[in-house]
Amino acid sequence: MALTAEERAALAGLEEQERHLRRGATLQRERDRVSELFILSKGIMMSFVLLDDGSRQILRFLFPGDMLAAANLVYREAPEAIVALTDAIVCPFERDALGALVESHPRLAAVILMHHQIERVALTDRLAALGRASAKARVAALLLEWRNRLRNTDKGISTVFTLGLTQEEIGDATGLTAVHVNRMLRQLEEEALISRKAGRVTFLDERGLVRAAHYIDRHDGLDLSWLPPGR
Amino acid sequence: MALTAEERAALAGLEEQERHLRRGATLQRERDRVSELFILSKGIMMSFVLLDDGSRQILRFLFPGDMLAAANLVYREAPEAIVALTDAIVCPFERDALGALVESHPRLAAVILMHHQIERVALTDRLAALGRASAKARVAALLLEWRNRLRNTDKGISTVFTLGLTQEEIGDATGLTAVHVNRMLRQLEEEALISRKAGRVTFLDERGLVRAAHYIDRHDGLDLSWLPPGR
DNA sequence: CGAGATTTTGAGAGCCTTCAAAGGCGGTGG
DNA sequence: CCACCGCCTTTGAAGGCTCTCAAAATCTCG
Repeated sequence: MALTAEERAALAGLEEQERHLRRGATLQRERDRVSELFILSKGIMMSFVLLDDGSRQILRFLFPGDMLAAANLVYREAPEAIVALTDAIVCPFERDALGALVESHPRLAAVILMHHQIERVALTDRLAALGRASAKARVAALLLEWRNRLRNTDKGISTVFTLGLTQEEIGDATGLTAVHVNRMLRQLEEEALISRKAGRVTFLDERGLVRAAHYIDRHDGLDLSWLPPGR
Repeated sequence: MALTAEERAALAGLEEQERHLRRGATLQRERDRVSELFILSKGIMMSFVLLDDGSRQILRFLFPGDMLAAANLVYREAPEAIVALTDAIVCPFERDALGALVESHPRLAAVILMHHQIERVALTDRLAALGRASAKARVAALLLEWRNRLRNTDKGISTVFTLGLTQEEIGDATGLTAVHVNRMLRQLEEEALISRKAGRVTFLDERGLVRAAHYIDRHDGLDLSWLPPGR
């Protein structure tokens, strides 16, 4: 997407500070008092909520370039926890910095709105998957999602990638138990859709995997042409 | 929230046109070519997706004041269908109208961003419910959600309201079958949490219902103070 | 008043969970 | 460099929550 130099600079202004996080480190817990947002600059993180029976629902996996904790714009207390899955670097900024950005560069407000829409649609896809898809479809969709997101930052990735998740985490993202995730992975393997070795996943039959997952790539079919031209 | 007169006028500009819809009418189907967004001005609607096995997942119920089809900002083809649950009035506007609005009234961009965040958190709550909550909790949460949303436009509503949904629709929203929804409603009734009569629901024990639903009201705990003052 | 939609109820099946335990892998300390 | 330890993966068996199928009862609307 074409941004003006000035807009780029304004966005970069949000990334002036850096905070380094170790694998496993917590950026915020649920109900923490918060007033900062973040841009994830390096690494992979996740957001989740804990239910009162102790179970966990992973809401979203976060990759470089994602805006984290956007809900802190409106909530005094964090509605979700955010944790680093790998060593990571985040760039914190106060929420009024976003207000100032929007005032000085209104076109960026539109860009941010658009990004949030893409993310929102991805969220509704997962909602539909949890509501209506089988366990196998949900696990397959997660694998496809990860490969596609990893490919955004590493163009070299095609059918082989490292899934840095335990089966328990896969379960918490897909609404399944770790035990059943294991059986589903095995089944995908037996059907020759994927193979696994040492934490690395290989897509043997991507077409078949997409079919099994009912997967739709939401980074396709975008139409950004209506954005007013930059000055 | 305090908007300037000018900002109010600008927002009203989005609502210049009206389109009337009959109960059951379709505003857009999945994959329709689209370039308009809408503000719902009257009535109740819903958005949903159809899965390839024919099942339906209701994504969101839409009440007056909601922005509809915001995803049309970025997608050429509609990712979700939108249908009227009651007779309704929507105000269509082209997506570049939103671009123009944001350029002339940057503060409104921040307001819109904030609204989207509230909605996004509501969506993640439902995601967690579908992933991890029991059928009874999901149905109870839907009832609470509807009462609260209806109360936004009709302050007179307290513990009695009309749920204008079939049990099949409740099922499609909660990821259950109509048959099981029926049993869960009955169970809530037997536990004296609600009563039902002629399509009207009464909350007999709201505290107990909130507990059963693990419900969190996301319109609480908002902090909008950081918004730059209007000029 | 009749037809279709919706709600209700029962019985049986299946997907996924729970519980349990063994095997594998990496990491740490001696 | 090896042994040990904890975490993760894998596998089996049994149970339960929710689904499917089916049919009757009730409701709504023309």
